[in-house]
Amino acid sequence: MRNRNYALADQLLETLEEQGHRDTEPRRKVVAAIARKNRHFTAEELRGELPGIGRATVYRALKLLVQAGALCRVMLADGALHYQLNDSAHHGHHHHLLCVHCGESEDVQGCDIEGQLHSLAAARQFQITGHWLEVYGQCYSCADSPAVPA
Amino acid sequence: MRNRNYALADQLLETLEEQGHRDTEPRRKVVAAIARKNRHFTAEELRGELPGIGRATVYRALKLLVQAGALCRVMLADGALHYQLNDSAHHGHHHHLLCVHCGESEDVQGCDIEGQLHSLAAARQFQITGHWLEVYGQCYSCADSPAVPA
DNA sequence: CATAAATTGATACGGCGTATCACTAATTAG
DNA sequence: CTAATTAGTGATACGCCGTATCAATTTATG
Repeated sequence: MRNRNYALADQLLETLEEQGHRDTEPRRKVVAAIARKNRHFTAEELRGELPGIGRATVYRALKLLVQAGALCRVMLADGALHYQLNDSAHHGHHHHLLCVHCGESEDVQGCDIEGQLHSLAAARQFQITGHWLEVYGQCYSCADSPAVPA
Repeated sequence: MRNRNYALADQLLETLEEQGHRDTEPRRKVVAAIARKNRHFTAEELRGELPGIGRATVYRALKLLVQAGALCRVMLADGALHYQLNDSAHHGHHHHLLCVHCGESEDVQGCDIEGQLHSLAAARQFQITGHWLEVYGQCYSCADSPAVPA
């Protein structure tokens, strides 16, 4: 696990370097903290775990990682913006099933939502350029827990 | 048109009264301004059209109208929160095709997105409690205009 | 090592929504 | 109609969140 985290942190740094960004001490700490995450998190939450690192630095790193495709931004049911490590197998466009109970996130890929949107749009002569989809609910492990309104 | 707007404003007020809220002078001005809108708008934009009315009052009215189902909150591609008058025929759950060029919004109802999500979720034993979907693009009238990234 | 370029972080700012609270307007009871 | 009650108002201030600025620092390069 520790190994996985180190490897993941290195991979994130490498991603940044591939984009032409430097390997700096503060950035290492930020990506290390991100690599430790096993669920989605907010920028402020992350910052709280990085005392001594400037707020702007944390936000900048998040932005770069989102641009690089290593992080996803996810919108929670209450409107809060969270970040989510991108499964390396799903770097392309995908959606999430977000468990409102435990924060688990399952990637959704290959379902035909896009296809359906496009045929709908074609029928109305509407040219889709993008979309945003979040799905909230309870994952298998949390199914017995009391429901939380989405 | 003026008539339509007046009628719409009255209808909005009536909706509020049905929910047990009072018919006050500031509220009349707020709903009148909303009724004049023919596209989605932000809270601050609305406030700008209502000098002399307190900020809190505008925000409170918006919240009440959303709760009453007369307004929808829509998330734009850039993350900005806008409000959108609800077509009276589509008071139930629906989505929007938002034109990023002219701001036109078409309601989407009766397509099988929900069904698809549910079968997907069933396959993964994920219990959906809610979802959020926005679709961005260009409407028919704006199809010739230069594309805007979503 | 010297130089150029990117990064950092303190600070301040700005947008946006909400809590507070004294005051006012609308409703209800008598 | 008036008094009492209740809801609503709006000025102010606060809080969260993200970003612009900019001097100081660090990193990469010749």
